[in-house]
Amino acid sequence: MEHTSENCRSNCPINYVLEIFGDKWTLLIIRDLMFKGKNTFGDFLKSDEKIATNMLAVRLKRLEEFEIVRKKVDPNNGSRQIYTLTQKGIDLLPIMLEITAWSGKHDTETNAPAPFLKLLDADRKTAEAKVLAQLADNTPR
Amino acid sequence: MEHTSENCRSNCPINYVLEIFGDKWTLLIIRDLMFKGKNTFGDFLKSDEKIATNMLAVRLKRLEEFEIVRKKVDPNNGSRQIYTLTQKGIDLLPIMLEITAWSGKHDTETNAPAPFLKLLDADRKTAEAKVLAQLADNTPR
DNA sequence: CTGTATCCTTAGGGATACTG
DNA sequence: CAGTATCCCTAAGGATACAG
Repeated sequence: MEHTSENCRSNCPINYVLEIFGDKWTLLIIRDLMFKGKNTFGDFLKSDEKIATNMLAVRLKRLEEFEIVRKKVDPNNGSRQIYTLTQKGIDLLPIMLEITAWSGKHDTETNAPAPFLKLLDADRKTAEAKVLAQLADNTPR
Repeated sequence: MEHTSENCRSNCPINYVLEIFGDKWTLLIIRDLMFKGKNTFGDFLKSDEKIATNMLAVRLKRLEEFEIVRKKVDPNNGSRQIYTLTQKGIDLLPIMLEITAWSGKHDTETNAPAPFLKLLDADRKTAEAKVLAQLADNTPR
């Protein structure tokens, strides 16, 4: 998807991410792909926040248009699609880690059942390397 | 504003920031406060993205409830409010810098009229120190 | 199980008038 | 200039039925 004067409010970099992620769902899909090892439609549906099927389909399509997510047919199951992060998507990792750190510091209700919170025990570089290694397994280049 | 089971979808840290910043406007106010030296209602109104007055008022109120922004009467002008970032708000800086870096890498349309893009020429630590120094001038503790 | 399609409701957002 | 109050509309989001 192009980011041209017709469909954007400004050329500000902050605004650019808002036009992609400025809703309640898109970033959760990134989280699931990046930290939870999820990569199918059904996986995303099962998350705690209970996204509806139509919303999920629309968000996934948008993420494909922005070339943040790619899908391909599961070789083991022709009717199943496997979703993975592109490089552009993987590059979101530092943002995601900073978000996690900020919430960890300021939201007293944040508990840490998710494995990726543990990553913060290590330093940031190590955390990045760890997640990148996992992603490398199933992300086509 | 509390973040309890009644008004949140999960205790995930990513979801926490989505419930605060998961819209098209809130993060732009943070940008204006953090990088553009804006701190009045009128300042925010003048930004490129053209927020409406009612939306701005609602977003500012929400940011106060989450204790990310604080307002106080301008000592030089009793009918004017000065908005500043709290420590919780200042702590968003690493996220903002990572967002800026990501957009700079992946959005070909992002041009850099904003002074804070130049910050990225320096390394991240230096950039942080620079902005923090500016914020220290007008942020009450 | 992987989505599409449809229907419906609500919240986000825009325009603008108005008050101190 | 700094907001508040209304009116209105569209898009986001939810529920659910349905098709391959």
